[in-house]
Amino acid sequence: MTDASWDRSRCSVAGTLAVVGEKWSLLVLQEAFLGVRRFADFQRQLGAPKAVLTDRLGTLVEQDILRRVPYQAEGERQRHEYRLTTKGIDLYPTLVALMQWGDKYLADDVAPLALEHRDCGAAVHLGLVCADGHELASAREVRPVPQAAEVSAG
Amino acid sequence: MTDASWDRSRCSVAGTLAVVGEKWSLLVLQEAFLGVRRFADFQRQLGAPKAVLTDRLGTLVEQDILRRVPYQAEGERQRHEYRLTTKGIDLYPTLVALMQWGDKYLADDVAPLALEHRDCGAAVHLGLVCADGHELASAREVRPVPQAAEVSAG
DNA sequence: CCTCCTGGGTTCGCAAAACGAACTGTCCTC
DNA sequence: GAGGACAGTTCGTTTTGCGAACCCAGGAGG
Repeated sequence: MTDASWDRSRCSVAGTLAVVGEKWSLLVLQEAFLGVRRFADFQRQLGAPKAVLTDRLGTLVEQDILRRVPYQAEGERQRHEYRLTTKGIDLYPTLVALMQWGDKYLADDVAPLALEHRDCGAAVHLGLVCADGHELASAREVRPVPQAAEVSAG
Repeated sequence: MTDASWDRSRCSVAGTLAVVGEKWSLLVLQEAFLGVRRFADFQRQLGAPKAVLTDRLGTLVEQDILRRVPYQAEGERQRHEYRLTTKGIDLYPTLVALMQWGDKYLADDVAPLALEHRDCGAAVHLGLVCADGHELASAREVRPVPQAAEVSAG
């Protein structure tokens, strides 16, 4: 009856959420995108318990989403900071998607944060685009097509 | 030093995660997008504890992301099913974003689920587009611009 | 009528996370 | 060598998630 019959065990959404779906993970990443790099700054901005933050940063580093980079500011001792890897940067659309939904349905007045194209200054948004270049107006224009898992003859 | 100085209390990402960021919420929605409508089917597909599922469906209905719709199959008593509202459908990009990241970094061989444009059959993906029509290759081309909160004279 | 079955839950006891406050250790400045 | 970030760790409490068991309504079957 429904199109719901495919192998969920390999589901990418579930997989991604297993990596970044814990509390604070995505918020940590958002801060990273906004330029936050140091433990204390994450802690201040988010107000998350330190123990949780330690854990989240740890798994993000483990997952190669953040990198721990040593650095030394002048006249200060060596510290390390957390920086996005390419794998981490590729999570940007997820954050933008969450942001746009919030802007549309939760914002009181105006969106608290705008995104603009660095080159041309125009507003940036996230959209569904097909390979022929059409931008789709809604999820209703998308057809999900389950792919067969690679069926290797055991 | 960083561009991290703006009012986080109204942050749309945090707001959205407060609504759909609990465990299972986004997975429930994914199932909904795949056509699942009934409690038992959600439960079977996800394997989530019933109590949690009851709670998640409840909040999603409360938040007007799902609607509880009564219906009656022939020869059966009246039941109700859960259907996406427009507000719920607008969360689709979030799921696609998670899916694409998982497809890229977690999939063993091929993505388990492909998306195609219902009209032209071409593959659909999620991309950052600016108002001038450029598609951006990376988050690095985006500049976040904090908007002042509406400062109404008390 | 009584019983079984299914769908859609609720209740309950246990386990895992999250929380916040306090404590640790290191290096730097004063 | 006192004080102060910074970057955590430890610990006791609260919240959340989990799974199994139980409950209720409405057919179907006998």
